[in-house]
Amino acid sequence: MAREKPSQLQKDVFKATAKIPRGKISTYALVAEAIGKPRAARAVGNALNKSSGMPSCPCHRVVKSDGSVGGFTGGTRRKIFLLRKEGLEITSGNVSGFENHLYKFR
DNA sequence: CATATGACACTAT
DNA sequence: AATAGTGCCATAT
Repeated sequence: MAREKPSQLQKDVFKATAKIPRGKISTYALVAEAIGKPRAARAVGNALNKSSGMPSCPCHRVVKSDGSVGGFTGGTRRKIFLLRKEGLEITSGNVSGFENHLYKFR
């Protein structure tokens, strides 16, 4: 099997997501800003989609801007479960007080 | 090179 | 507050 080479976007996105400390979360828009593309929230999601298989992928720590867990290829349930394990509270596919756990890439 | 798809965001209604 | 429409970026075909 030919393994695909990680795109530049995936590298940048992975770096940003890897900075998110355990117990905290971030949004696709914030990650996009962190990599220097504040309008590339979509591309960020696309990059994370390919990062399935990456080591230490805190991709579940990335949620939408309005506090929704967003999507997750393979099962949003999984993402919610992981986030709950991190000490967060998810209700109706929505992160409770997500703004309180948001990591702003200082 | 153009079209279609996708783990989004913002504004208007 | 919720839904719909439009915009933006990157990858795949």
